[in-house]
Amino acid sequence: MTLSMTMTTTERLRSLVDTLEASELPELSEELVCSLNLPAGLVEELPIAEVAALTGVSAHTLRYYERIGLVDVARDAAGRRVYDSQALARVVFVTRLRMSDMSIRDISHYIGLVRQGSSTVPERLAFLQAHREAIRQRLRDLNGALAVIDYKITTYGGYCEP
Amino acid sequence: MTLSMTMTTTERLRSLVDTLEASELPELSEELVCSLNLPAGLVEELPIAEVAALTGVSAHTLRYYERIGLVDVARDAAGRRVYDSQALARVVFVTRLRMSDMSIRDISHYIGLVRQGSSTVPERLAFLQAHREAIRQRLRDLNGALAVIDYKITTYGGYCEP
DNA sequence: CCTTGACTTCGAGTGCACTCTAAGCCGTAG
DNA sequence: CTACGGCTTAGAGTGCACTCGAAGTCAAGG
Repeated sequence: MTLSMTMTTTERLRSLVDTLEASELPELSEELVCSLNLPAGLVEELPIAEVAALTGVSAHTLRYYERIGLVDVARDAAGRRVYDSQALARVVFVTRLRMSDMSIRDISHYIGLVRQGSSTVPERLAFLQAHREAIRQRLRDLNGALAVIDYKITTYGGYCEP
Repeated sequence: MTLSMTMTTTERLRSLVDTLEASELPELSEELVCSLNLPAGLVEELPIAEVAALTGVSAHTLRYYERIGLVDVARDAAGRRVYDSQALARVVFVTRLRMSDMSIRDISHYIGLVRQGSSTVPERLAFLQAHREAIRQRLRDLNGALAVIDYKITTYGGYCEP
């Protein structure tokens, strides 16, 4: 598997997942997940445009995420945003949570726990586990909808009303 | 598997899917899908409150769906809505499409095709097939997000920032 | 007869997650 | 020097999918 430098992290995740079994719990090596989070060779400071290109999140949305407190971003001498590897990792993690339908409100809550330090680790863990269950329920629902649509396609050919 | 009369169709679908293999294409018998669409014994006319209870869609939302043209509903002598089995089936189908993240705009388009009659069958079929692909992509993305979150849970225990 | 409660309509309001605008600053290429 | 493109800010605007409110109608129960 090659994870090109020109892909967004979402595309990288897709190409990664495409190579895995369709089981609900694909195994990811630490190496793979790390390469997903922080593409090798891009560990230094990045301007907003590069973060946007890398993550597939628009510059507008990146500023929005910072404004509502999801990411802390430093500035250069001219006042422009400079994303270090930690900020980039945060953006990627937030997009991963968004992709799994976690609301901005819940992500803010989680980030708030992170800010409070390691005393909140148990709560964070419980939070992620609860979200994991929500994802699994969503997967079941989606599979059900897919089955019904597949059934409609194969049996009715789109003909039978409704 | 028992599909109780007191469950919403979404709950019915879930209990149905829970009994199936976790493969992406569970097989559904015609009998099962039909029982899902139209619970036996409820083939006659229903007031809005019963449709709401049966489908899990609020009366407000049912009126909204009618207003934007997703469902046609007859009235009784007093002007109250009367859902026949066809209207109920339409509501259920719409909720199924909504559950699979199809936008209201796209559902309206599909219903528009249905209204135009059988000449649009090929287009409807293509539409459903395209949507099927969107669902499958969504399933892959969701699985990827699940994998990353699982990885975070098991490896970092919620501790490692971010 | 009168009240109750479920229904009706129309239009306005809500919450979410962006998404864009406008006005202005800064560093480099020509 | 100047024009340009990309960045900055605060705040307003957008689109979606509901969701609710207000005012009124109607049938059944006490």
